[in-house]
Amino acid sequence: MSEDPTGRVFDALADANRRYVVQVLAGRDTATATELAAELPVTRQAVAKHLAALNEAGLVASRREGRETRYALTPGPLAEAMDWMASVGAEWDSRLEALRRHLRKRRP
Amino acid sequence: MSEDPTGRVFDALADANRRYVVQVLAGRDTATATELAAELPVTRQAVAKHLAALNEAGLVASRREGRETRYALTPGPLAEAMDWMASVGAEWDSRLEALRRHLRKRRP
DNA sequence: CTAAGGTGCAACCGTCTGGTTGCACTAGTA
DNA sequence: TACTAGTGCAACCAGACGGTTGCACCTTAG
Repeated sequence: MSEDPTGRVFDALADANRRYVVQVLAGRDTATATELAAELPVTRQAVAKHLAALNEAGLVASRREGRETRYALTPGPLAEAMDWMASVGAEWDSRLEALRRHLRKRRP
Repeated sequence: MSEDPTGRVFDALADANRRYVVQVLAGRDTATATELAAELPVTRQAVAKHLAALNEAGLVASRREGRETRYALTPGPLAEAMDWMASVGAEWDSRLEALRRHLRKRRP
């Protein structure tokens, strides 16, 4: 995968726990790994790994604050991924529309 | 992952080859595994596996036509995934907006 | 009928991944 | 200073994943 921003975002969002973390972060704006681990059926370290993955995808930013590290959402890449889907969807839609016009022309 | 529609879509879209297949399908509306394999650096069987994954994610539909199986896009689930991202993004945006209002109130 | 194109299935392989445990380190606190 | 909460790092494991090869099974063209 390496140098593939869009791919990393989709990959990050492919995991249910990771998506849950993103959701929580979206409604709470900041959280630590241990806080998140408390609401998930996995270890703190597992959550830390997930946060690292989200961070590598650019979806999350970490900031050390005293003895705890707080994580916050960075929804920029999310918009990029949405752009990809939107463009694919748009192209498909336009093709569908063209087909529709074609059929209408052949059988008015 | 099992019973997780959104997760399956994101997982399907996480692979670059798979995204390429989706792109091609969006601009060509139908293709076979061998056709797609011709434009990719992998074997036909690998493409077949990718198509199976896309099919399981509901992004693609297969239809046997004589001795070849043609695949076509089914962008419904794509919209679902976009909805997920949009909702998360919206929540984040609203929180950001609330913060903005708060700051404006404190320092008019 | 026979040959060739197109699929599908199964086995196999190296690598990545999600998860765990254990331990060491840093920063507040009594 | 001694204690405790919160991290980070490393090793390890089972399973999934992307990819390949080999082969058997239709379907169409000569």
